[in-house]
Amino acid sequence: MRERTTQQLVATYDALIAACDHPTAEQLLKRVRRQLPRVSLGTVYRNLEKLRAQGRLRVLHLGRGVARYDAVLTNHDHFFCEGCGVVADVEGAGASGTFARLSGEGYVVRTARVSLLGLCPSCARSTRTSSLSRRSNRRRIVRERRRPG
Amino acid sequence: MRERTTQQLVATYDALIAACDHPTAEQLLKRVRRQLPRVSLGTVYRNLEKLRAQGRLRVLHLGRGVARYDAVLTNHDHFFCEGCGVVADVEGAGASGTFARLSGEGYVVRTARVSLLGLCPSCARSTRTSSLSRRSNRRRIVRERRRPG
DNA sequence: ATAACTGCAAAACGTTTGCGTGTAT
DNA sequence: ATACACGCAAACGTTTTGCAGTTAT
Repeated sequence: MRERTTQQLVATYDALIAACDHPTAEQLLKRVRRQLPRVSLGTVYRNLEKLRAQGRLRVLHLGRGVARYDAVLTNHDHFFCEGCGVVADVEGAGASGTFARLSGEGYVVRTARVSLLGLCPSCARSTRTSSLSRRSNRRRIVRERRRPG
Repeated sequence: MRERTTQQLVATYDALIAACDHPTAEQLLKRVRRQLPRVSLGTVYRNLEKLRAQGRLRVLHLGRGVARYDAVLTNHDHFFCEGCGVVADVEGAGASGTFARLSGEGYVVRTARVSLLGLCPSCARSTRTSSLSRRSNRRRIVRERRRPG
């Protein structure tokens, strides 16, 4: 066997699909518990990670806060309100004119942040030859080297 | 009195200015301790927050990892290597052509993320009338509302 | 003199994980 | 039948905080 379709997995994914507020893991827990009252937070995290690995959701790390989850996979960016934590979808945030448009709609954009993630030349090189691409392995390496001397 | 220039604050800022690797708080602790061996991690965090409030540094939250600190305030973006954790400066990441340029330099860009942060219309409205703009207040409100029912 | 700051240690926070039990296949 | 997933609770890593003592003004 490999990869079961459990009630908890289905309920978590359904809750995320139904959500329009980019919920946190704990918000999802509350919603899943309406159907399955005994679900634990650990299970929600495990299933969210499973869905992420399957490419069925995106994890949003916006600022220092909690992770937010999004099952809408079409290309879009996000606006995070530092006041109340609301997350709004934004189309084409990289394009010029977005700032003006949001301002016209009442938003106050304090920072527009572009974060590029991937592999630096050195790591890209070793990926080709070694086991760096295996996920568990990669994570270990991140842990080891993330904070050198 | 208000806002003292302590050895710990100066040493922390100096260490960050001297750094070219976008260090974490713990990396900064190690470097500050070369001069002041008894400095604690709590003090480093407190002083980093003080410097941030003064606008003398930027905090980088790149993915799920630790916060990285940057005293270079000129407009630039960052590339975060998911392999080794290296952070590289990138000029004009929002502009077209950046992706191709980085690829030519050996980088593998897996995700380009634009995060907009600020205030949503509702919070922007209440800022004008209430005490939301007072920092301690704002943080409390974020805590309260970040994860609604 | 005194308010701001420190070191220390404990708490807080979001997230992960070990273990024994349960369940989908 | 059995491997996968669960609930629970403890552990984890990063950051914050309470407190009693110290230091810059």
